[in-house]
Amino acid sequence: MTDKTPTGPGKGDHLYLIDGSGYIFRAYHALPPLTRKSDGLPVGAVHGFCAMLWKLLEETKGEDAPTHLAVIFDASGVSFRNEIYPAYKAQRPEPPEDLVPQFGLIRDATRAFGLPCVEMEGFEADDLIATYARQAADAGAKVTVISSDKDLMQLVREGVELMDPVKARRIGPEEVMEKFGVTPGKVIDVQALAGDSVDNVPGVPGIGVKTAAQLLDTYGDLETLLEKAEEIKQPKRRENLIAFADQARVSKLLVTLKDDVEVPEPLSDFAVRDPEAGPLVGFLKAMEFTTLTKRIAGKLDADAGEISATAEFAADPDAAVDEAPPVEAGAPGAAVAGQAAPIDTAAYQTVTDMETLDRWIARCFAAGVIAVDTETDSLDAASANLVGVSLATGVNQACYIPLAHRAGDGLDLDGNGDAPKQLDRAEVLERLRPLLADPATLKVGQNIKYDLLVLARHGVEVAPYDDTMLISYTLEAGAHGHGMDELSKLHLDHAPIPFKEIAGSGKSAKTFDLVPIADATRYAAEDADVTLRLWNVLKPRLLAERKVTVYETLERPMARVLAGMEREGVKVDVKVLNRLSNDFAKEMARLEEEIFALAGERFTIGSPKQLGEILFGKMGLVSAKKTATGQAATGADVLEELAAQGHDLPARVLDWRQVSKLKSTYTDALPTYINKETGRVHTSYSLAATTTGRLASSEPNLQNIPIRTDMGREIRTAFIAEPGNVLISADYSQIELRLLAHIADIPQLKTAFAHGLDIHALTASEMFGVPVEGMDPSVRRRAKAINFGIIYGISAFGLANQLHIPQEEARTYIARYFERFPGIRTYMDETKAFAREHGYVETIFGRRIHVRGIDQKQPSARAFAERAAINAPIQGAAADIIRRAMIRLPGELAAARLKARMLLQVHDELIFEVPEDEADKTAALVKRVMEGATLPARQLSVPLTVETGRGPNWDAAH
DNA sequence: GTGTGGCA
DNA sequence: TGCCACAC
Repeated sequence: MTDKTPTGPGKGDHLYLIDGSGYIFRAYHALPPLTRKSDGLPVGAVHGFCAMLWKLLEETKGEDAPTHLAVIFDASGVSFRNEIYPAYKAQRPEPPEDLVPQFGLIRDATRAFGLPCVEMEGFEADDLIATYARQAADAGAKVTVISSDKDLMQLVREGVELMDPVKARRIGPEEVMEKFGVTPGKVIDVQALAGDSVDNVPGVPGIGVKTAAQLLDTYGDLETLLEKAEEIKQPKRRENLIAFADQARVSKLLVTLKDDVEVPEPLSDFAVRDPEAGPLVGFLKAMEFTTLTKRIAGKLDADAGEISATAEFAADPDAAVDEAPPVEAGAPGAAVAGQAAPIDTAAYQTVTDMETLDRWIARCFAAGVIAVDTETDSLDAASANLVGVSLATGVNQACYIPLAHRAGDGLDLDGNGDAPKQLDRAEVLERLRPLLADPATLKVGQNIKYDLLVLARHGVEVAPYDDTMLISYTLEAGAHGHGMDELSKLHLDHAPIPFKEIAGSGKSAKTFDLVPIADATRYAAEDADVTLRLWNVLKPRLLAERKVTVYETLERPMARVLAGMEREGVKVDVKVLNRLSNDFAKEMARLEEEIFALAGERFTIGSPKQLGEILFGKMGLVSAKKTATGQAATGADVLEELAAQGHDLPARVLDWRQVSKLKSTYTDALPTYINKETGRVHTSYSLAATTTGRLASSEPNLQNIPIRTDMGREIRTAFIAEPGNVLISADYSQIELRLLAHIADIPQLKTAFAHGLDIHALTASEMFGVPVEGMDPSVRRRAKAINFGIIYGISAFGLANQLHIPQEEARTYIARYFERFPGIRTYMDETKAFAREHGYVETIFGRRIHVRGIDQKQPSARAFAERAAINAPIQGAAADIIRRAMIRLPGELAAARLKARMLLQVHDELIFEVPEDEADKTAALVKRVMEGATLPARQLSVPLTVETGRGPNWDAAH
């Protein structure tokens, strides 16, 4: 290998063009998986690529030795072909998880070899390869295209060959003939007819490669064939060729590679030079390719021991799996500040011109993994306007693109009196669109559901994505919160700029669009920078701690599913709410007068303090207990007790409280959440708020709409469907008890569920020795309360309160329960012991829930933690199951061509809005999917049953 | 057992 | 911030 004068390749030269993007997929599937030892980073394709490059440069001799070489990549998921046919390559699946980081690494490898990396927005790698191949072949040089992509076979001609990089097999005209049955010149026509389901090239129905070759053999070329289609004997084939002639022509446009692209770099730049030992060996060392490092260092006359691994690519030593044990959740040593440079907000860039934007977009494509954060003018994603976007590509490499900052309130945003200079939002989003949709670029967000929702409202999709909040939740639910500030302090030992500092707080707080752009850049770019740093710390731990499946099947897909549900929202009938609000107000006024009459004075009923003074001071009633603050308790249980003794005032107060609650929390508050644009209520689901895996709904909370009392249940009638539609609900019946029966392995309960028996009656029968037939309802009610208590980890205290019985009696019930179902006690003891030993428990799907305080000395505090530990695997498994159903449902509904939209989740229940004529079919499908949601991950030893209901208000059967 | 929210 | 009340 010698340095040559950098001229374009001519006679006697040999140009190698490597299809970098294609190589990754090919190598991923053909080569055994390989992960970096110290942190589990998948590097199989990178290793194959480096070995292949080295072999090409070093071991290929004679006329096959490359004189020129370049690696060509796909710039993004979108090309000029999408303008011809929008569905082109539209249904490609996302690349596998462990492949994504390798896209960026292969570009890094190419640069480490000192070789050119070429890509161009709007064109596929194949088009660039076609252009360079034609230029070189026209100049008389030999060309080898390293790819096994059949689409490139059309390039084969005199002097142009393909080579399969994995099999090292050369593909010339003969091999093309073997594959397509025609000479390379007619490959395009075959593809135009046969189509390609993977790339979504339509072709002509009923015609495959074999038939296409045969037809072209007879008619010569596509145009002639289409013109003479009438002559074809087979009726179906003839009709299709006539009917789909234009589709065949469009297909031909799609498969024809463009060989006259105005390429970004001239061929003369591709002249091969000796690689520099420093960067190359440094990169190989960082990848931990020991054998390859030795071999290459030896050939380059470099001492591998002298060159250190390139820090940028090296594994984070603190994330190592074989040297250090996994970091304890929340432990002080969990901070991983060591490796990366400290946060430098001065390094961030504000993007206000297109050239800079394009440079950042190119950097993002090259990086393979980027962090994205959107800034908006409100916290409510359903109505927030996009104010800016920040991107990060590496440590301290971050930018902010302001899009809708305003010079409000006469503020001088830039300090120079001008209105803030910024790019046009729509234009920027169009530029970002290919990047955000690029299957080879992983977009990392912190709580990315928010960004998905905001961007979706601007018509921009994001895929593939990762979410640092959800990774943290997967690893350490229950150990701590998962907000960015908390994670940053914990893992990066860095406190990000507080929002308050740039936007102010309280009354003078500004929305983000009024924040000066310099401040906005510091804040927003830091968020992206921190997010990417967190990803670097947290993502490898998923692999090391064997939580990749939990993250990928239970957490990550939920962000998109919930973004969709939140965007849909649910319609509420304001008239109904207003009417109820009036009714409740009248009822409250009536009760107030009654209460004041009974008390002999007017006071604030809602004040526990004033109420206490009236009840226990003025009226001289005896207070059963005190609150934590020493105040006499006026809780429902106390008032109920007093009411039962025949006192009217506490009974009326209880009534008042109920109505007051319904009015303030529901009928008055709900209308204020109606979105002006959609006319619907868009709740927000939190994926990382609970310890167990349940969701939490807020603003408004639609998971606690009343149902138990008649007055409360009326509120549900305000939730309605659009005309011609109905709401249907589907809820898991007794899911937690079924899971308890499975997990604790209770034969009687399992049999009862298998036979569809009344589980509470059976429990009562077992415990009290009475037959199920003709059972006293109060006996069944007691058993039901005990069953619930068991799920919650039961205490005699809790059960006694629930059933209004002495603790002693409750204690004997529990003892009897354990006697009849000994598996329960075993489950509880084993779960407590497991939690004490590990600090966490797990669901049958592998979700990990950390239990804090299990080793506290104080018995009551410890017992509380123990009950949480006992409940978590049950509640958590139920949460896992409904998540699995929710993730599958949108696809299943679409596949069945049903228009149903999933609107709400209430822990064990899903609510859909459905066209009236599809209600039955939808209910059946939803039931099937929900009941089957445990498989294939788990086979339960109890059946799951789902009950569906229909109507303006959802079901009351819990 | 797990949550959110209104009110004083 | 604590208390209370709504849901599963």
